[in-house]
Amino acid sequence: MSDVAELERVADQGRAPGRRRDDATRRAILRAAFDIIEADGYRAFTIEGVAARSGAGKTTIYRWWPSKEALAVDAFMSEIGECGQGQDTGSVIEDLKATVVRISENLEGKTGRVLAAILGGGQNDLETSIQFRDRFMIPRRELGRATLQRGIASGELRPDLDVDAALEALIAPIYMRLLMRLGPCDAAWAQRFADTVIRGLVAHKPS
Amino acid sequence: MSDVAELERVADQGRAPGRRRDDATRRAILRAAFDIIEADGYRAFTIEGVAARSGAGKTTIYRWWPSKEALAVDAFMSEIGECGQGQDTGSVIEDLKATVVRISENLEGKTGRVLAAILGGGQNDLETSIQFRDRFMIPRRELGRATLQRGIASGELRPDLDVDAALEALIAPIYMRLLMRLGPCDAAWAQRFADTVIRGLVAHKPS
Amino acid sequence: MSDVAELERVADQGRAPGRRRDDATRRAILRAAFDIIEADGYRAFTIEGVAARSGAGKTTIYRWWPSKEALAVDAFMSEIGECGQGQDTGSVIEDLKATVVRISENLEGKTGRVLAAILGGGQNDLETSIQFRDRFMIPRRELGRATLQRGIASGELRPDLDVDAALEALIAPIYMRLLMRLGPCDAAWAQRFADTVIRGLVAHKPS
Amino acid sequence: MSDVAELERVADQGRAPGRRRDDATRRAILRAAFDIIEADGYRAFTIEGVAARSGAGKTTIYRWWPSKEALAVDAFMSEIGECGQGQDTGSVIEDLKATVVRISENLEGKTGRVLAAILGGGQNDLETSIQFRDRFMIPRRELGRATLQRGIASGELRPDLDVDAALEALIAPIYMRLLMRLGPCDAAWAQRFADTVIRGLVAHKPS
DNA sequence: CGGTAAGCGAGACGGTACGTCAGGTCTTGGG
DNA sequence: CCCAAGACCTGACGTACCGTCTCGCTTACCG
Repeated sequence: MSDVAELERVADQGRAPGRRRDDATRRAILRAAFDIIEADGYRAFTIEGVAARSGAGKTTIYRWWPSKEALAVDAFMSEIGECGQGQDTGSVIEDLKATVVRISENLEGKTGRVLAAILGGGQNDLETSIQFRDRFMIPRRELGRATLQRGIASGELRPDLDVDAALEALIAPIYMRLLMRLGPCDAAWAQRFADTVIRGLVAHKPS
Repeated sequence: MSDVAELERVADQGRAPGRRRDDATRRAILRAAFDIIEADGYRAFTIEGVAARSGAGKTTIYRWWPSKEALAVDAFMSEIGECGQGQDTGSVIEDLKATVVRISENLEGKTGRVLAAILGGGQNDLETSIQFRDRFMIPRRELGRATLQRGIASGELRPDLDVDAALEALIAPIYMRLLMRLGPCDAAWAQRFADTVIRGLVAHKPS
Repeated sequence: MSDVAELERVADQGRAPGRRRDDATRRAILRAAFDIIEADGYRAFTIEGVAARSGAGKTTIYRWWPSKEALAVDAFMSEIGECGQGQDTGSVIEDLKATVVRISENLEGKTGRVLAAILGGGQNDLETSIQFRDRFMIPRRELGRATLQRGIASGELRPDLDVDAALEALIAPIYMRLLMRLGPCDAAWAQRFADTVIRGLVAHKPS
Repeated sequence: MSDVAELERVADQGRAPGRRRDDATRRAILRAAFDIIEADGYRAFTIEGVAARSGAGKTTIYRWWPSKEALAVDAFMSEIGECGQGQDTGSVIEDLKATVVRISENLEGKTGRVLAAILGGGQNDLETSIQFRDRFMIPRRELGRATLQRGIASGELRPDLDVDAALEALIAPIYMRLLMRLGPCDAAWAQRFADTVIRGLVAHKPS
């Protein structure tokens, strides 16, 4: 064996033999899963259905995803992509509002419907619920943490602010609204809502 | 036919003939449903299981509940009872905090687990989700509305407060925390969280 | 409860409640099973196929038959009916030949093909093999026993004849011929074969 | 190129280039196949199982055997070896009995169990059934043909004996007994059975 | 010695059927 | 008309093997 080949082998750290995973299949499965949830709801989301629509065998799905909930999370994640970055427009308050609006708008339409389905379906399966929380919700929620801290530092926000509580107050209602169909998550509502939380409920005596 | 029976019939104003619904069976079914969800999770909650545990026939369950989601909601509602009343201690702010704490504490333990299950399972079934929202969530949320309005009137709260947005900000995070297992819904957290929302995020210039 | 009703209940020996087995379904299943084996061979004989062709649910099949082999045996038995009776034409030797011919002819055509399939398939499943032997083969073989004994009594057959060995010698080659496709089981062959066994192989000195 | 190599090449008639079949692998596969059938029955005999036990890849098995039935036949044949020769002790009748006994004894134990499995399994696959018949059964059966003809010539056997029918009568019951588990194929039974067939069923008038 | 042609292991893939579970409907007999 | 029991058809579950298909590697010949 040549030195080069040996080096490669070592670099690959002894790559497993056998045929490699077919990425086209992987994508077809994720896409089919997303489409089914989106079109017909979580109840209609079955492994058999995904197999049929994607043209994959059931075995292949079970080989790569431990449960249909796990597949749902992956399908969702692969469709929405990265969560972007917080902004810095100079005004922390405006940045917070923009973040709330952005998240809300992101969940209107297909994405939101699928998210609600997963959120709910996840109750069947602890592990998935956790994955979803860690891979989707928390990263998104954390977007705001830096902004909040910047606001505290700059004096725009209360110095004694409980950042975690604030994050929950800003984000949870968006998901809840979606889940419980309490109304649309449009920009108008998001603006109003964010404003209410940021300003607080109490009245301030005129200085 | 005996006179007594005849009298009853007349009193019922021509009540339908045939055997009347057996209330013991009804209660056995609801209890079995609640217990199964509580003990083994929503996934293990099946009509067959409920029939077996309660000693009822499947037919009987289907006769009275249109779907298993509907049964779940009924089982939950019959277990938790009424939602109580808002209080009036003089301080609107203290009243709001007390309400948030009370709701949170209410959802710790069994009740919370079942609620989370239903909340999730409801995504399978629009009708149930709506029922649950209307029979459970909204009544509980509305508890606070009067308090908020009292606060506006008294000047403790901002005169321009968006009451709906405020209600959502105060309640949604409780459910979300439960659903996403973000942490315990204990009194300490509820206090901190309610305080954050009520006071708002912004700093106020010293007057 | 009236005495009459009580009497009936006792007579029924506490018959199980609930819907009774649907005999039309039972027959449809057996017929479908037979037809599939006959038309496409044992390999094509699947529970799913039988369910589909008969219009029954798989569950129903599994409720009543422990394995597909058991179903095959039942299907076969229900199609061929009773095995008839031995004859008595005066000549024991003619009676024996007639029996061999009759069994052979019986196994030509559909029935034989299905039988061969079951005989073979039965190797997968001990219990079925036993059932088939006891319900089909042995009864048929025993048809000849009385004839043989009659022959011994009348002096037509050897007084020291081993009846069991004789029965096997007369019957086994029929099945083997079928199973191994050694040639047709027609009347001509059966005649020749029966004659050979009955007369034996050895030469007899002219008396 | 050396003359010797050239000679070999010519002898091989232009043997194909490339790596040659690995005989150790071939033997490992046959052995694994036999062992699995023997240990766990035909039902447990799967290509995947053979591959796993033998350490071979499935591809390799499919490259050399067209079906699992073909593999089973090969495995069986390679395990039992040649079928030996008929004997000539002077008495044709004793020779025939000896042959029946020998075949019977040969099929007791492992070998018989595997044979029964193949016999049965072969019903799935016409080709295999034929191969098995031609490679195993017929050669063994033909062992007796010469003996029978010798007997006819010597006058020990009937001059008008139907040799084919006699062969079937002598051999088929052995296999049938094995297949249908009608009883052991031991020497005692074989003796009794062979004797019955050879002497025939009919009584002979004292000369 | 270097190229080309197998053989070989591992293992992914699209399928078919398995045997089970639950869903929702029905039939039966009894209250 | 209610009820328990339980048979029934349907559809999805998750698993086992099927037979095919890459892969990367190992022989072995042949120019």
